[in-house]
Amino acid sequence: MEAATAATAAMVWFRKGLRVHDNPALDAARRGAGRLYPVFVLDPRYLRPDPAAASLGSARAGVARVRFLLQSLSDLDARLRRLGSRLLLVRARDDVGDAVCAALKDWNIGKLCFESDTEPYALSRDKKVTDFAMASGIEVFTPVSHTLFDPAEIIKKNGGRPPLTYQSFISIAGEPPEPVMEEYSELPPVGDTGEYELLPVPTVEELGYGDISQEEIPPFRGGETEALRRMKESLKNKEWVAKFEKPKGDPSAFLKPATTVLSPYLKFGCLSSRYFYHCIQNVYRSVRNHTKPPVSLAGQLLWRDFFYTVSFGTPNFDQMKGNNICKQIPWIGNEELFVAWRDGRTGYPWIDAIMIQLRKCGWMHHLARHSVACFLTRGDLFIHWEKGRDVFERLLIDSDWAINNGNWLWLSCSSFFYQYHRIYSPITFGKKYDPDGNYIRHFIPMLKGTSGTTFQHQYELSSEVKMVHHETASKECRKRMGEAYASSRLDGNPIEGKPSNVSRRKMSHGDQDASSPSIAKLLKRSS
DNA sequence: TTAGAGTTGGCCCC
DNA sequence: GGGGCCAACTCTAA
Repeated sequence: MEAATAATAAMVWFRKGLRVHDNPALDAARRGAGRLYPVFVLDPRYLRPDPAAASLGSARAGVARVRFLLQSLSDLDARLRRLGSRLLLVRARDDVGDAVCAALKDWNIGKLCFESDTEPYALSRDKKVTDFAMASGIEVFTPVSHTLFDPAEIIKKNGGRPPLTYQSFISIAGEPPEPVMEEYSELPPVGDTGEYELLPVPTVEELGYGDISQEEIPPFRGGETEALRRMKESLKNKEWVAKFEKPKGDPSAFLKPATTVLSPYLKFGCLSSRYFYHCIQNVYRSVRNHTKPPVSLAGQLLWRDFFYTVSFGTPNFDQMKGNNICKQIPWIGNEELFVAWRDGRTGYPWIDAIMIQLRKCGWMHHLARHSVACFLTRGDLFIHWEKGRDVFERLLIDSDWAINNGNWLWLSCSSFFYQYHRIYSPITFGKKYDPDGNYIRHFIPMLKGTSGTTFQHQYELSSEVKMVHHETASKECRKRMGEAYASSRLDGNPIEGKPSNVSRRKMSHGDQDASSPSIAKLLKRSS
C-alpha cells in the first residue's frame, strides 16, 4: 500500500489561490504523493496584448492586472522552489480546460486537486476537467478555500435561496473554518514533464506590452510574499484595526490609502481570506473595544462572502435581463457621455481624477468607486451599470466578478439598495475630502503644477467643459428612477418572494416569460 | 397592515 | 465634526 501511494503523481492546479499558506488543495495534493505537479495554465486571452481593446492590455484585463498576475505567479514559483518544487507554467493553445486534461493524461496523474471557484466561467471550465478526470479514473479533490464560507452551504441553510441582505447573511453564516496553516519543510519532487515546454514566468514586456510609458506604475506588487507583508503591516496598528470604519475612510488619500489595499491579493488568493479573518480576530481579542460588521475590517471580508453567495445563487447575476433580483431600468445609451466618463473627461475634476487613478493605478478607494458609479448610472448620466461594470472589470487590479457586479447592482439602485434619492454630488462629495485639491491636482494632467482649492479648480475647468449640469441631470435621473420603480411595481417586483405581485401581473398581462419554474408554479396556483 | 431597518447623501446649524 | 432634518426607497418581521 505504502509503495503504491508513494509512486502516485498528484497535480495541484492553481487558478486563484496563488499561495502556499492555507491552501487545502496544495495540502491534499502533496499528501502521500510521490511526485507533485504544481500547474498554472497561461491563457492567451488573458495575457496576449489586444490592440483593439479600449486601453492597454489583453482582451480580458488591463495591463496593470496582467502585471499583478505575473508578479503573483513569479512569487508563487519562488516560494515553491524554496520547498524543493516549482511552478509548471503550461501554455494553453486555446482552451485552458483542454490544456489541463492533456497534461493529466500525458503525465499520468492519479490525483487532481484544485480550489473550488463559483464564477460561471470557472464552473463550466472546471466541470469539463472534472468530467474528464473522473472518466479517466483520476481522484479529484476541490476544496472551498477562496471564501470564508461555502456559498452552496449558506444557500442551503437559507432554504435554497441566497440571503439578500447583509444582516440575514450574517445571522446564517456563523464562524468561518480555521485556516490550514501547515508549515512545509519540503514538497514532493516535481515529476517528469516529458516533451512539455515549460515557460519561465514572463514579464509584461516579454508578452509584447513593449512601450509602457506610464508615469505611474501601480504601487501594489503582486504575490503572496507581498500580501503577507502588507497584511502584517496593516494589523500592526491595533488601534487602527479596532477602530476601522469603512465609511469614515478618506477616498482622496492616494499616497497612504485609507484601507489595507489587500483586495487584489484576496482576488487572486495571494492572501487567504480565512487567514486574514483569523488574524483580525486575534487583534480584536487583544483590545478592549472594536468596531463591528458591517463597517469593521472583519465586516469587509463578510461583505465579500455575501456577494460571492448571492452571485452563486442568482442566475444571470452579471446582467439586468433575466436577473430576478435586478430592477429593470430603461438606461439610456449615450456613447459620447460614456467615453467621456471612462476616459476621465467629464469636466468634473473629482470624477475625472478618480477615473484617471483607476486607469493608472488599477485601484481607488471604495467611496471613490461609489462616486463615479453613481455618476455614470442613476446620479447623472443614466447609463447602464453593465457598461461601467465592464470598465471596472478591465481596469481594476482587484476586479472580482461577484463583488464588482454586486456593487454595480447596489450603486445603480438595481438591487440591494433602493434609495435612489441619495445621490453623491460630484462637487460637494469631492470637496468634502479634497478641499485643497491635492488629489485632483495629482491625477489630472491639466491641473498639475497649479495652485488653488478643489472649489476653484471646479470653476476653472467647469462651465464649458462639463458634459452635464449636475443639478438638472440628477433631477432628471431621480424622475426616471421614480418612473422605472413605479412601472416595476405595476409589472410585479422582480425580486423573488413577492408572489402576489408576480401572479397578479401574469394573470392580467398574459405571459411573456414563464421560464422560471417558481413563476410557473405560482401561475398554476392562482388560476 | 405597519413599523422599523437598511454599510457610508445633502444641507444647514451649531 | 456631529446632529437633525429632508424626502424618500424597499424589504422583513411581526
